[in-house]
Amino acid sequence: MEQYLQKAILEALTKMGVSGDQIPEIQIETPRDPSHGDAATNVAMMLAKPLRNNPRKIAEELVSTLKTDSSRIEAVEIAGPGFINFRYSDSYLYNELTDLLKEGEDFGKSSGRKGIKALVEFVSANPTGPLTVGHGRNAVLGDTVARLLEWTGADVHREYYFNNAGRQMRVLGQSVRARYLQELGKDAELPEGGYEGEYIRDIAKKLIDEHGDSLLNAEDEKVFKESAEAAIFEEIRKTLERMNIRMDSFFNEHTLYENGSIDNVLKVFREKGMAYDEDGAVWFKTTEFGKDKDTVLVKSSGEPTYRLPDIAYHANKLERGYNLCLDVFGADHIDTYPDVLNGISVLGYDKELVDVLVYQFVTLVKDGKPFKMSTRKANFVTLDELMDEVGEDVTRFFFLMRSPNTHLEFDVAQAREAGEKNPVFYLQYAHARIQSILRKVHETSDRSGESNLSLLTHDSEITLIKKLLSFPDAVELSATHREPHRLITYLNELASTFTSFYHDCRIMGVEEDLQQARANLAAATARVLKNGLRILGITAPDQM
RNA sequence: GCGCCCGUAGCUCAACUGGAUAGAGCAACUGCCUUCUAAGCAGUAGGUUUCAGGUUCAAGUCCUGACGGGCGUACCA
Repeated sequence: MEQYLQKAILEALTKMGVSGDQIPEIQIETPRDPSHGDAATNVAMMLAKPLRNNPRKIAEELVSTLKTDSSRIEAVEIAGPGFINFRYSDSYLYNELTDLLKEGEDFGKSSGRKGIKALVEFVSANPTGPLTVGHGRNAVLGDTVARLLEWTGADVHREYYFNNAGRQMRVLGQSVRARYLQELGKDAELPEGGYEGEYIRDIAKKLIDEHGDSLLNAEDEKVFKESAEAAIFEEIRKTLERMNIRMDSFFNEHTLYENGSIDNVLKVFREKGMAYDEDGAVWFKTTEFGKDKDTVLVKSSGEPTYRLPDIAYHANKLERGYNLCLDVFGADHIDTYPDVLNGISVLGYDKELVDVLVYQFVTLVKDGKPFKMSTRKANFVTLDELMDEVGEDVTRFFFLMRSPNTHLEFDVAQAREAGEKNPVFYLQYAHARIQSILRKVHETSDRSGESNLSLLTHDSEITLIKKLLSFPDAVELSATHREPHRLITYLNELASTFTSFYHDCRIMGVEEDLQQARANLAAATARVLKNGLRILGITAPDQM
């Protein structure tokens, strides 16, 4: 429809003798106030200046030369300072609704991103402990944006990047060893900055079950580290699974050392004069890109900083043929992003192919006051604990309902009591309610499928149809901005529009043809709710 | 100090990236269950969009400055 209108307007403008370079981009938008029509354009106002004419005058001329098909557009009006409003004809709505019902579980899918091979990298928490509420936002955002990209035609790969070689992991192994020794009655203390969580003790106990005290004389923390990593990753995988998230691959940073990618980055950087040695360290000339200081790539100890593998990793992704690399990370990592982009462009890759979704922090509110979480200090709420309290659907919904760009206040107490009056239930309830009605309709009537949709003439019915038809737009908008909360806003509006219809128009007990038409309208609503919830990774129960 | 993000109803947040009268949900108040799920609906109240300038037909949205908050600003990840 949008394209149809753009084309019609363009033709009319040309006919009016407006030259091509004067014609602005023709914007079609949905007015906030439905009484203004179903679509509107502001071209007349945009043209006011170049044509040196009153916008309303331009609008009048445009409307009189504009040609539209009456089976699609019923009325064209001029309003306000020079808006041109279009009202869809009912026959157009009925045709579209018929298509919606036909498309069923595919309604809302589009092919705009066909040809895009996307790699979405998210979670990427090192295996030092269970996933916490802090990781939850990352995980759910990443997965949902991946789903949005899939729905709009992209081919999506989900990847979890981790590093099991750093200092963190060494301390983890030492912590497990300390607990192992303690469990066997030996004198041992956690290392400086060791992990204090109870799960460390569990891993140590498991080691005793499997190996008895045979590890007492283990040379280093290696065996402890490895078993801790395996155990923790197993837990992480289960947690993700529970949240409806399945990774396609786990990428170990170590690979980049083994296959020479790291060395290659340094080599190319040196060749291009973008890296140099000083004070025993290797530096990246980030000042060339406008930063205050150059950045260390390899410490004087010989150990790389995390920026070096980050650059190599992104080059690796592009090397694998992805033409969209989407990173999901918290605002605290924002500063590394330019370094990575500059790094890969030094290597000759197109940095436009890398995109980033930054989300603001989750402020955990416990006992009415915010508190800092720390995996190391065992001062955290795990995602599993959260899901035990409020359920998987509520957990996903909660992380998605706010713009990624704003701080998310997570009140644990409130989440606990969320139960009945949680916003996610509003959507699920609407769906369940429709299913219940449809079950009853089927019991009392043999008729199914075909119906005369043109019997749907009540204001509430027309409003609902229009809302349903804008679902693909909501998906697309959500996908382009990488902002799932836009879809949630849409679904809330849809559910609300439906309940108004539900109160205004009875489905059962009216004349049979009308009953059938309304049943189909309700079925279409259930369909859209279900499709939307599927994108969010939330269930759409048939009963509640 | 410098960089990034934010500041909207009592609270938590929207506002289709510059459009028409700034909207929802909680919380408060008033109605509505002998008929399809009241986990609901209809309504009332609540605002100088932190402040001051600027840009233009039009600013919550863009630019400048101030104030307030968050996060960075490591040879930590």
